[in-house]
Amino acid sequence: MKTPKKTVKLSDVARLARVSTATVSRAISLPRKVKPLTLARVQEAVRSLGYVALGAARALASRRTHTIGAVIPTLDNAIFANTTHALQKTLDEAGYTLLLACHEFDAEVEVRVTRALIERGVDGLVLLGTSHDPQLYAMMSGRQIPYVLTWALDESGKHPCVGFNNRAAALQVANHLLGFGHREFAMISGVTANNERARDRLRGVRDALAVRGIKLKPDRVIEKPYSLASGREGLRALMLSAEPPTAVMCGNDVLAIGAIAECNTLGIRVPQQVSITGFDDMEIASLLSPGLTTVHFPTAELGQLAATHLLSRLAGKQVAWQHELPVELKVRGTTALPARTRLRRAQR
Amino acid sequence: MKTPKKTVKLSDVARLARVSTATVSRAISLPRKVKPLTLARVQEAVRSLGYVALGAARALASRRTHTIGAVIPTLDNAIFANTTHALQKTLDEAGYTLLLACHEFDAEVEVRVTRALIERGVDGLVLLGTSHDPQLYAMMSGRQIPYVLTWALDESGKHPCVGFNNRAAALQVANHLLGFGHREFAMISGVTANNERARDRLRGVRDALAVRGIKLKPDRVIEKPYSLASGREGLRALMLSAEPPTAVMCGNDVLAIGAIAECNTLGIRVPQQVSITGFDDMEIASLLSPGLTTVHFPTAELGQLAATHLLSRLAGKQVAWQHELPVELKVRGTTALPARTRLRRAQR
DNA sequence: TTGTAAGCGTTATCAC
DNA sequence: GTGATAACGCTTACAA
Repeated sequence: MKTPKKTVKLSDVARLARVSTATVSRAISLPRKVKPLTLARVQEAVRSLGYVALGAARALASRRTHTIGAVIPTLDNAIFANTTHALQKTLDEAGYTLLLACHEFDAEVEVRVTRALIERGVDGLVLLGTSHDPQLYAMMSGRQIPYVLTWALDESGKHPCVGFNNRAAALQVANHLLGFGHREFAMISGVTANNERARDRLRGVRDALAVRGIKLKPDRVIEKPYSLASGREGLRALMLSAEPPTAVMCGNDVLAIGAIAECNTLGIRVPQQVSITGFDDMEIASLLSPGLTTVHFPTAELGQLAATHLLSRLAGKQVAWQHELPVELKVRGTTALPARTRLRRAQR
Repeated sequence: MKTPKKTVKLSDVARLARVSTATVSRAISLPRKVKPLTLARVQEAVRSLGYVALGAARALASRRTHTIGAVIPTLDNAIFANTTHALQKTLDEAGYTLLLACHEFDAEVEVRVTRALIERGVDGLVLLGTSHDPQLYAMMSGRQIPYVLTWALDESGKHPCVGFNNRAAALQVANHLLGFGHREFAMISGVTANNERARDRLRGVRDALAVRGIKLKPDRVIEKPYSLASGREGLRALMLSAEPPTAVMCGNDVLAIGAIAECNTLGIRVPQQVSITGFDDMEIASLLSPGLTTVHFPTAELGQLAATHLLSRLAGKQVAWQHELPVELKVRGTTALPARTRLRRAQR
């Protein structure tokens, strides 16, 4: 058949079902508002014509797209992919679709892609982190778009958020290591610019050490993008320096794995010669480095909660403005003080 | 200010710039079609009013949403997250936005979410794999939506696709192992229902062995969902059986890592007692299992190519209907025959 | 319960 | 180059 068939529209269904377009519209979106008999007629017409509503027209008339936008740093990091997956799943179950954008840790890109999402007409937005260009907030409030910040907690109290206390998580790790007698610390941190998660983790470490009168010397803090290579390079620089640390804390699991891999390459034994710890803790990473102590973040729950938060607000319900999810320190194996250090201390 | 300010629209800009709405529209989408002077006036008006176009109205009038939908199994698997990331990035650079949906390896869900994407008005669709419900194709052709299948190659030749030859990849691994003298094979496969990637990998293994007159016995093929736990369970069942294999091929890298982890648990040495190989090969997995031989799939290139394929067609350009991306066997360490087997053979 | 009809904010086809 | 103005397909008061 070489029928030029134009796309079937609402009025076609209406004609076939012998009702008005209004009735068809109701039959589709508010089925309980039409008499069962006519409902059946409409549904039959829809089916036989293979009618599919045109989102654009629907959105224009109803001012709703049933679409939620998410702006995340990257999908290359499994941790964000995880959260995004849970987000998508929860939205789907509620009849919403996810519009996704990544900014690769670039603030300008973030503004641009967020604008694009807003132009596409998202009903709500999920942003990752709390540090954002003021323009972002201006755009969202200009269009009255509900949003929720995730992964971190907004200390200003101005923005709705559901996230983790990254600083507290860092305190936990540092205190754990302090408890084992470590005094020589180093940190391989993620890039802290525009990234309060990385900043808070570094801050938490500093604060915990400060209580014991310990300072993180500048050359003991290495700041690099999240990648295996960064972890390797960071560790190499630290351990080949004049005074290598006994404990290296890594900004996330990828950096930690990289650091461990480099230890293997250099012949440095973990944890006998140096303790490596990290954050974020994806199953695969911790499984493969059985001795790695990390802080586990419930990322799937985060995605789900972010979704329900927005959906609730869109439905006009009240929701908690700020929501903190608990994290968990996972101690695997030992993070004992290296032998050489124990020896040195005993000699004093 | 408690201005009730309604959203600024095109006509507001037109009034301020003292031109018609038509001119504003042109100034925005075809700047070169308007006189520089008026263009400047319009742009100034847009800026001062903070005007942002309404996607729904634009889409309704132009029949274009500048949106591409992607339907993938899951983001929990890093391999798909990777492809999706590249896809999103390439689309973004071309001014398109990604609408994302996951089906969790469930064919019914796939139909449902794809329909949702089509209703939202995607300009094109990226599907993963070649096995899909006929309804899917009907829906897409009904709306005349261009689409591209990815990851696998469509043998029927009916559908545009850009993907890998999974069967050939499996042939490579199997032949590699055969070359080392292995004869006792097993496979821990992903679920093959609605998944031609998993099927093709299994088929490739079977075909390679058949050439040497070797059959994969039913109890040597274990089919499980992709997960670390599956890899563990699969390996345990195989190695604790009466006749353990000398080579276990895993359907993807996650299964392979799980299998290796279980070997560690059971005290089985790799590759001295059993060779583990896999597919998909994410950097982190192979780094952590340095001896793991796998087939590497260029997944980021795949995402990028899928995007450009679609974008080209939307721009009316000709493109290759079927596009195969080369994969690469990554041999790390050795996959030698286990000592006990070498011994047994020598004794004959 | 159903029908009528007025928008929703852009784009595109014409004239000018 | 620019300006009227008619679509675009659906939702939603308001009426009946």
